[in-house]
Amino acid sequence: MAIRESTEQRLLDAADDLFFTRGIAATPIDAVIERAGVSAATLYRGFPSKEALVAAALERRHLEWIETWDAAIARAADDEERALAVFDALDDFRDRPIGSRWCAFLGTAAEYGDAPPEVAEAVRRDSDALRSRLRNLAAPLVAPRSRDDRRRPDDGTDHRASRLGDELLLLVTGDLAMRLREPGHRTDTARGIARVLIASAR
Amino acid sequence: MAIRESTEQRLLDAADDLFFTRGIAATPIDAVIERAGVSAATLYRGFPSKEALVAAALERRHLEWIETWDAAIARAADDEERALAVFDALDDFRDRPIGSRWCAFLGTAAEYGDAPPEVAEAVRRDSDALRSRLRNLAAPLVAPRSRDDRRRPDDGTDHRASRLGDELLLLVTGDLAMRLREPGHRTDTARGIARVLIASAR
DNA sequence: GCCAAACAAAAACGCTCGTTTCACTTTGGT
DNA sequence: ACCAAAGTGAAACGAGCGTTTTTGTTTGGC
Repeated sequence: MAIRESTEQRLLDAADDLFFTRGIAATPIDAVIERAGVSAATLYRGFPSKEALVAAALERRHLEWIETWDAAIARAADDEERALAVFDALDDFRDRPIGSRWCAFLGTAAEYGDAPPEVAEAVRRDSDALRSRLRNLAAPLVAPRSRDDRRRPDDGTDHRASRLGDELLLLVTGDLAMRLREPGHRTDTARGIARVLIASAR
Repeated sequence: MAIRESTEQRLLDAADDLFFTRGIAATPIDAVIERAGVSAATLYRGFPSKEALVAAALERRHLEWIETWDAAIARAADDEERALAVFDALDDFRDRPIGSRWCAFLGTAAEYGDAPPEVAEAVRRDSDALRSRLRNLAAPLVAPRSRDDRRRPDDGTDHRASRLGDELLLLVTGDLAMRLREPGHRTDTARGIARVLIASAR
């Protein structure tokens, strides 16, 4: 009742590429099967349903995205560049061989009016990770707390850091969604805005 | 071979509400028919296909959006508020009785891997209008041209205005797409960023 | 080299969808 | 009151989808 790992990878490669460039509903399971060079019986021995395959492809994509992002952060020299590294990661991720027109997670959220629980969970996990990581990256960039702020309960992150983090999240989300308006959209605009925000938050 | 206007409106109401909240592919034509209280034969006498109905609903929604936006601009007191009025319009449009989870045009672009020409045209028209209007609203907000800039060919809009306009477009797009991450997302964050950008462009 | 597990190929099932057709009824302007 | 245009209701179509089943064939560890 199992599936070989190489087969699973080929299925996930095909699913990722097809679902997130052509759309999930627009991609019949047969297209995935053909691309992966696998029979239908094998797919359904590895994944109980199409939705489960979607969820698994999202899961793997999330891990690869975090890897790409971490690598970009590691290349950065200072705190500001580390926060801006998310845009480098967006560039890197866009240029991968396995592509998608825009963000697979936003795309999936957009397709499902109400998503099946496995899929909704995968999308939510990506959003949460994005937000909390951006808030952490923003923390060293905000001016130290005033005496007033210091009296507030300390919940781990400064509210000024979480605000800057949420602003960065909106920029990242906007940059991704802009790819729907113009397919060749680059990260320059979002990166420029981020620089202004960081400068004015210091 | 025609259709009564009241019937057309009921069909467009149903199509708008269902397509753009549940998703186009997820909404069978029968659901539109039932919601509109109309028979299938009538729908297909008014619209040659489901795609044509989608395009017509987008077209009407575009006009209503421009109306809402113009009304918000008219309420504004100065140039800065006129540029920020797009966020008021986003709030107003969101609270309409006929709703959508996020932007109907981005949602449609996201659903169709490659959209049929009528639909692609409607989406592109909305994006173009958004961009050109935002650039025009940004024009009075940028500092007057330097002597260097004055020597460049005058194509109607200052490149600094079009840059600010494009930044506003990214903010609007980001605000809309953020609704996919958290359904209750409000325009405060995008509006705040816009204020910072306007201040630093002056 | 054996044998169970993994796989291929293809057909079939049941369901849903977009669209058309048909026979009939309602509407509204003159 | 009449009649063409507009609309109903239901049935039927053909196609495509996700999934299962069946019959064999290949693979890889002991």
